[in-house]
Amino acid sequence: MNIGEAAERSGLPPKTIRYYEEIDLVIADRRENGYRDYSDVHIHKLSFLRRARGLGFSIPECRLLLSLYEDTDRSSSDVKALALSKVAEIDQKISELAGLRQTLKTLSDKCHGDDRPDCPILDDLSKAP
Amino acid sequence: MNIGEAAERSGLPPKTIRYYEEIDLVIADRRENGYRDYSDVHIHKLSFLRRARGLGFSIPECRLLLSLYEDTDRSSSDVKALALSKVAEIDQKISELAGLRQTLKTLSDKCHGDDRPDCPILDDLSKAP
DNA sequence: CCTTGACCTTCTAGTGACTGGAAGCCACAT
DNA sequence: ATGTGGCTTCCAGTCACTAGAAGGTCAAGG
Repeated sequence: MNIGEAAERSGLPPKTIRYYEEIDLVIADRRENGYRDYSDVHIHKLSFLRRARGLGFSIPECRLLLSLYEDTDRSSSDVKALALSKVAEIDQKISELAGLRQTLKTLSDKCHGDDRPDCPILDDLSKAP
Repeated sequence: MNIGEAAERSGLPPKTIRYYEEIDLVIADRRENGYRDYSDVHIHKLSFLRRARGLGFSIPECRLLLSLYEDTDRSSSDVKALALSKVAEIDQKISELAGLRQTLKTLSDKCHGDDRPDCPILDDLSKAP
């Protein structure tokens, strides 16, 4: 499929997809006319990148995460350890998000009309590491 | 307190803190000698920014989130709606992270030694929106 | 067959969010 | 008083896009 459809299916703009190719993240096949050609596997990777990037993982980190799927020697304990360390990282992110959510929820539920700077929510704000 | 201690306490590098001042996100007081001077409230905001940025919120979004705390007219339904929409956004992020976590966990638990491209994990990869 | 318009290509340049380095002021210890 | 370290501003560079220009490709309609 062409880049347009790939963009639509992965949720990434075409420009970004070309950029990801430029930096060797996801390299499309080429047709005879020079057009990029995407398969379902490409779409999987691109969707994955969109998700991971949106969640605050850097490009090098994404490259690493992607390599977990590309590495054919998956039983390697290095790869496994890497995956597990990423799992821990994600758990951390989830708990930070949960804290942020709690803060915001409390704000919208309870804190209406009073004025700031000694609002209890602000105290809560810097609790997470 | 000086920027150095503020950096240590908030977990942000001094450069970033100065940058946040430059773009009017968090403006420190100044001492007579020209040094920036930070209070606990500043630290709260900076820590909050560190967390929110690390979780993939853009600067404009952070500005918005911060404004929720600065807005003295909190009962305003606009502000409340905004907070709730952010809560929904965070729920979304959390569920994406949970999916990513699941993918990685499964990978490290079950998928060792076989070779790619029809690994069931890859199929799972693009499930989330 | 020709044109129109949507979609593709590459290239250069600009933006957002930092980040590093230079040059110089300030504060405190030896 | 002189180093040492932290502070200041400013300018330049990087990363991850993103917009725009100039041009090639292709399916549909006249």
